[in-house]
Amino acid sequence: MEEIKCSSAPPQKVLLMYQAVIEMVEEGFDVNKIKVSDITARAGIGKGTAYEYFSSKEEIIADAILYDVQGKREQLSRIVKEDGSFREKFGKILDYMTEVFREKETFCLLVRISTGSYEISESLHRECEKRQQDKGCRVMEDIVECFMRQGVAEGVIKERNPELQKMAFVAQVIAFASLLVRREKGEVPPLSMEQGKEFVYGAFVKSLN
Amino acid sequence: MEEIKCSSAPPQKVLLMYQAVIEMVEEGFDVNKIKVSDITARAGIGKGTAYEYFSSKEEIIADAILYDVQGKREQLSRIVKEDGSFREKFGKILDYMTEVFREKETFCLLVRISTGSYEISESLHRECEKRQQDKGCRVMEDIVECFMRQGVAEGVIKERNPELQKMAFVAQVIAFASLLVRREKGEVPPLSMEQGKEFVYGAFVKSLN
Amino acid sequence: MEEIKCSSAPPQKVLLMYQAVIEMVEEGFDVNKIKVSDITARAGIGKGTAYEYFSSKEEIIADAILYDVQGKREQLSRIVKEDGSFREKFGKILDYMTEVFREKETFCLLVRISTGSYEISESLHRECEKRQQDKGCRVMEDIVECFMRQGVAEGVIKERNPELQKMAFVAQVIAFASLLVRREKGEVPPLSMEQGKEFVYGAFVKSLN
Amino acid sequence: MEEIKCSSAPPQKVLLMYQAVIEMVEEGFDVNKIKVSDITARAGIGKGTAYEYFSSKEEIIADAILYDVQGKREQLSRIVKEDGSFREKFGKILDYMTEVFREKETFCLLVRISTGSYEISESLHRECEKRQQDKGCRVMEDIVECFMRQGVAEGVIKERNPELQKMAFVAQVIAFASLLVRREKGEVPPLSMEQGKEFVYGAFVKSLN
DNA sequence: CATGAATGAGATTTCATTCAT
DNA sequence: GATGAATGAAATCTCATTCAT
Repeated sequence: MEEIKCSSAPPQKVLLMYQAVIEMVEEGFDVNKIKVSDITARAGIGKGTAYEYFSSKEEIIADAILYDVQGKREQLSRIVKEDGSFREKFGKILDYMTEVFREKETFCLLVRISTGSYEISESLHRECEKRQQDKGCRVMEDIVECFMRQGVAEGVIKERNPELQKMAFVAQVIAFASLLVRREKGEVPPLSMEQGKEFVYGAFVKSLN
Repeated sequence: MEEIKCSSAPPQKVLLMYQAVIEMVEEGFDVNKIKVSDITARAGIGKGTAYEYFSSKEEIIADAILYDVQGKREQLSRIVKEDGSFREKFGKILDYMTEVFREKETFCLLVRISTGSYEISESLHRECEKRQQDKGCRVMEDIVECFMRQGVAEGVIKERNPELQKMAFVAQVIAFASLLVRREKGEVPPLSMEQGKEFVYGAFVKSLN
Repeated sequence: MEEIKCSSAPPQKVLLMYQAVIEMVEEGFDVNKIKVSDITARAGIGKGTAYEYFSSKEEIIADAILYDVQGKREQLSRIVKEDGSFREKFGKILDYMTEVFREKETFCLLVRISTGSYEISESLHRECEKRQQDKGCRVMEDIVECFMRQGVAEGVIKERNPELQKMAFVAQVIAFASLLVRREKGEVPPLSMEQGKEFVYGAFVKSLN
Repeated sequence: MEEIKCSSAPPQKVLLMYQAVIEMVEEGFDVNKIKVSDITARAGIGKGTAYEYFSSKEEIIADAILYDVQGKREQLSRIVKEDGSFREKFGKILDYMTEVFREKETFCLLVRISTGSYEISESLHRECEKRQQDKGCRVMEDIVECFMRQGVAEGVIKERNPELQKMAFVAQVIAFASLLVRREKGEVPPLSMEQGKEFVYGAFVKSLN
């Protein structure tokens, strides 16, 4: 009964490396400046060991980030599948973003990877794309679509075009993120978090009716 | 009385270097992998010359990008200040984005720098921040605020809180950008550009009423 | 009384490793670039196992090569000891060389090791030397001397100084080898193999009369 | 009037590097173990400088060896073109070999490269071949052919087939080399150098009549 | 001012060897 | 005995920066 999951968890040393990378990213290190020796030192393993599991530095980092993203996606998926009204879930999503956002950079990476933005080192980006295609992951899209169906079912939103739904969702999520970024940067906006959430939810619903 | 003109045109060699950097970025080079020698070679000047005008590679690239962003900001400013209705201007802004977007990466950089996103190499980022503070440039924010005032004046939008206005603006601009990105990536969405613009404008106005 | 058989057959795993090394050499691998893992993988054994039988990579390779050379020497010895005239045997030696030569590199190694040439990695070379001394093997020289005695006995050659005999033998063997090398390299010389053999035998006999 | 020679001498730093490589080879270093840092340290230049002139370590070494070989070829060419009888020149060639041979390894390399033997690291070998083709160098062959013509003209040798001539020449040169090698290795053969030369010349002439 | 040859710190990657299982 | 995961010393190569011309 050791391992039931089909995608068998990565070996322990790999997990240690993933963890090391994520930690550093969250601590605000420049992804493009992370050294293999940084990773292995933090993971408490030998430098050569990294190359037993990966064939290049870029691969290590890309895999680590995607592993992290994967986890966050699963959390979002859970939120969407749990019980609760459309509105409540929207609130929970924003809350999760807020929480995750504390781990500074990771969230940015999440957004960028999701929206396909390119500022990650080109080679690293390629690595990420490669892996994502492997998994055929429209996962994120599926989560959003599932969520939107509930909104329609509850009669909260009328618009049924999934493209427009997604645009609207992305729009408000990012709007909220921009609020978080500014808070993070110390530009305290004359706006409470609650107000922000309220506004964003309103805009979201209105834009789809 | 050393520097009266706050932005006296940079010397020609500097311009050549800016141009070189921007070209490379637009051609899809990885910003973090651009070499000093790439820049000077493209600019047709000696490698040492770069250090007559800048004190580090990061400085060159940051300045070049900001120079480019500056140009784009001015263009947006012009659009906002020209004659035309609120709606027309919003359309022009989206058109400009579409146009600029063809030069792939630059736009992304613009967005990221504007929204303060962090994936640019930390040191490069610091350079950018430094410069933006130097110029005290709330320029972008000013443009948006100016634009929103017209909306209020025309009675198209009611919401007067500038923070919410900006959030709403950012939200829809990014929503539209997400459409452009996907088109760029070849995922043809079942949605015409016109429809996209229409939807985005609608959402924008509704969210502020 | 520890070791009575001077060459008790090596254990099977060792033979597998020898075979792996020789194969690679014959396939044109660069001897100095053969990795322990290449050898053990080909031999179908664990990497650590190599160190149960040898104490360094150089030792493995040197032993393998010498094992191979040993085999070739035995074959030459057989040729020399079989029935047949001096002339016939000389012909058979050249034929054997031609045959062996198809396995490209090995022959070169043979020549080099025999003539004491040094281009093999210094450490590898030292290993070879050490082993050859161990076995006190003048074997090759013995073969040649034995062969030459027959020539003298048959009255085909007059020169009795063994040094000169060996020089003459080496000279013609190498001359013939140079022909083979060129054929191998695709420089088709306007000279049939038969002619080459004929010439070489003639030169050999004449030089010793 | 600075540089008249068509193939313009290599820059000074390159020469320093060539010299360093050759020195090391002559001192008996293992060619395959020479490090870039060994070369640059000996040449008294910075490590990075090596890569201003070459694009890989192999290139440096291959070029250095060929540069050296080139010099030796020129010397042989001079010997052949000077005044003197066929016999005298043959003697001078052997003398030159003897002299050069003191610089241990270089001579071996010379022989090997000339005869196309393969024990140099495969990649290094490829580099050598590449360069030799560039120069279209049958140079060595030309020298030998030129030399042989004199022998024919003097009536010392009759055989006119250039292939056979070359084989005979190679044969005796190598035979002599084998003598030198053994002397080098301390196996003092009961044979004076003079006797060796005498024998070799005799064999050479006889084999071509 | 302009240049580009020279530099060397530093990053990635390889692989022989060890050793716990 | 056999194994192969783990190791880290060592080697190659890059490139920002300097400085003599």
